[in-house]
Amino acid sequence: MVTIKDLAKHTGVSVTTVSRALNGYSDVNENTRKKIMEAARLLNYSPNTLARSLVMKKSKTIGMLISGFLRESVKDNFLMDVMAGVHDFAAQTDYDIVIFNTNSSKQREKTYAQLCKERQVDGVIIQGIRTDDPYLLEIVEGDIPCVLVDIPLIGKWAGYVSTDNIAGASQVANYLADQGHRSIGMINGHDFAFVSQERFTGFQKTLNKRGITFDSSRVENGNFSEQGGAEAALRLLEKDPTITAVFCASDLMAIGAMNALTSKGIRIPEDISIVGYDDILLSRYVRPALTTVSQDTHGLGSAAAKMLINMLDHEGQPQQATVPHEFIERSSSKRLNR
Amino acid sequence: MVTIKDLAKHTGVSVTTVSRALNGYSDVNENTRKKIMEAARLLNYSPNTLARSLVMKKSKTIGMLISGFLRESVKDNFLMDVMAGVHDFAAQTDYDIVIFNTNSSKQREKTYAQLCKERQVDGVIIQGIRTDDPYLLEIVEGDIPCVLVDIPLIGKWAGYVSTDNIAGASQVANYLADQGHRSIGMINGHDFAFVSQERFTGFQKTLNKRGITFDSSRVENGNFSEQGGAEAALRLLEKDPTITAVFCASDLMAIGAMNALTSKGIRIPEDISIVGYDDILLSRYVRPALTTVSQDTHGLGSAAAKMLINMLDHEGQPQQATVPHEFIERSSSKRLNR
DNA sequence: CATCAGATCCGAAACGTTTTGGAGGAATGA
DNA sequence: TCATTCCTCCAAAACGTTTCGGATCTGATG
Repeated sequence: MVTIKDLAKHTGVSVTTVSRALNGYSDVNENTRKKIMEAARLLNYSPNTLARSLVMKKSKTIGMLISGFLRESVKDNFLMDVMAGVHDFAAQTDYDIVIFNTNSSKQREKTYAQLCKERQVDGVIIQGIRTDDPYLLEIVEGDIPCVLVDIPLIGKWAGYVSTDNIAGASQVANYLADQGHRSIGMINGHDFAFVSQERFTGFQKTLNKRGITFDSSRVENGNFSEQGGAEAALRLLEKDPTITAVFCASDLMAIGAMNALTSKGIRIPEDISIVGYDDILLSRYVRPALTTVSQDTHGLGSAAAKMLINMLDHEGQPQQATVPHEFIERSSSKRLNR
Repeated sequence: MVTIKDLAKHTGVSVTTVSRALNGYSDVNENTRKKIMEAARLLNYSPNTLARSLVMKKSKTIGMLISGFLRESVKDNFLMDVMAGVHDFAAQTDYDIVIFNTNSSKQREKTYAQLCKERQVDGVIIQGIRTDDPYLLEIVEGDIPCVLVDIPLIGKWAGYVSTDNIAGASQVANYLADQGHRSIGMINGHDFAFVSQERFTGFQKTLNKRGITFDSSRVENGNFSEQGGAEAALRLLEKDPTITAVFCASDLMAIGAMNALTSKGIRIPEDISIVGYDDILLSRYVRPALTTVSQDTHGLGSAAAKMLINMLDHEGQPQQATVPHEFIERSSSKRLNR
């Protein structure tokens, strides 16, 4: 490996001068600089980032903590979309991304904070973490700049990006009410996801405002999985067979619910309207195409990256950012005719 | 930040001893070791990987070069699936993954090899790169251990994983021939993808063996995109309206082709049979569901990671690995009745 | 007693950078 | 002439680890 010392020897100047020449300082003669550049090109030199990071105490690296990066989660484009967004923004900067394995199966029991310290990441983007994760607080209250995706926490070094889940759910509620539905159920994720809490809140408030009875007794959890959605749909129907519409807190659960209901001989949307959330790729292709709330997932990722890098490079304060969402009516829901 | 020196000061031993204690060497008394461990826990010490990597010349990091990690590529689960596979395998080891931004839009014009040297990755996994990429050879012939996905090149430090594309395409050819098709077209990716070359070869050879005329004049390139597939399908049909079956080198192109043909009033599979390749998530949900060749994409990724890490940890030779594929008949193809 | 072996510890160098605090010389101004 | 300023350069320290080559001490062996 060719180091800065080799360049120094090769050009007959000191290591200091080489470093300063390469980094564009003004106190080096143009001729020597040229000579150094030339040597660098000749010897195919590239600086050792590790050594640089060590002394500069900046690694120009941002970490991505993703708990659910498993075989399963691929179906759900959400995570991937966010990652792509982060990546696309980072690509315009000089930051690289390292993915953290926080697989529980791993023997090494390390906290997120430890991982970050060890790898010396400058900041970290966190997504898909449960609100009851013991390490969540550790990192939010820690001293590593971080941006949370869909977890509304702000700390001294922690900001977050999300969509307005309350508004989104509220729009769904208004839509269903407008369509004449009165007996409505909901399939939620789990109790430890902020989005679940918010979507429930927004949905309930608006329905109640519209004079429609709705409370947590009309909610079943589907754990954000297709299978879970299917089971929740059946439970919901068993509890109250008069239901004419179901709002699902994720598209994947909605798809599971649709399949379960269809195989029970229930027609969608004629008998029951289904509305999802996320607008994953599948929802456009599934039959009937899923009515849902679209989020700018890619934007969520790039907004997170933008906020984090702004915090790092310009000492910006941690903030909160909201990316837009949009209600999309497709064919899995319709006006109730009774 | 608490360093190894702090531990040394705190416990009254030398830095050397602390290091050796922490790393499990035998020449340190059990009592001192305990004392050191205790102090480490107390001060919440975690080692600085950067410093360690610098002296050890091993970063315990593998790089992932992905050229097409863009908004678009998300639709195509392929890339993501492979990534997940790599990640899942790496998660069981002590390697972390860093994603390399090789976005061309980037001002910093660096070659892959440079990126690898700078970040001091121990090895690298490469996918989605075109065979005419000028930097491909640089890295294959370089001295950084690497594993290529779907690019059959072997070098001193380079191995690869792929599926048997020739066999897969051959299966499709036999299937179509068995179904009575005689006038067959193909939509390929582009000329600079090995998989395209192989799939064409396998397809042509087998068709010819079965006495069916097929050559490159019956092939249109769709550039692996949905839009490209649609356009290619129309070109194909224009050239030869008697075509009864089209083999697409990727599902995404197949879906594009189906849409284009359908909107021309052509029924699938009644008028034309369509067969794809990859078995992306969508192909199951699209109507009619796509007949295709399924690849164990996740396995492709984890096989790549396994091979690379084996090369790194056990000085294994670069090899070639093939993961299984499977022909899957769905409803976009049928027996020809004439 | 001298020698040896084993257990336990440590100083200092090394890894490849950046940065601090100057040094030496030439040009300029008084 | 001397002092000042500018330009160009450099030696050495620092970053946080690991590791090489001993050093010191205790007991045991002959």
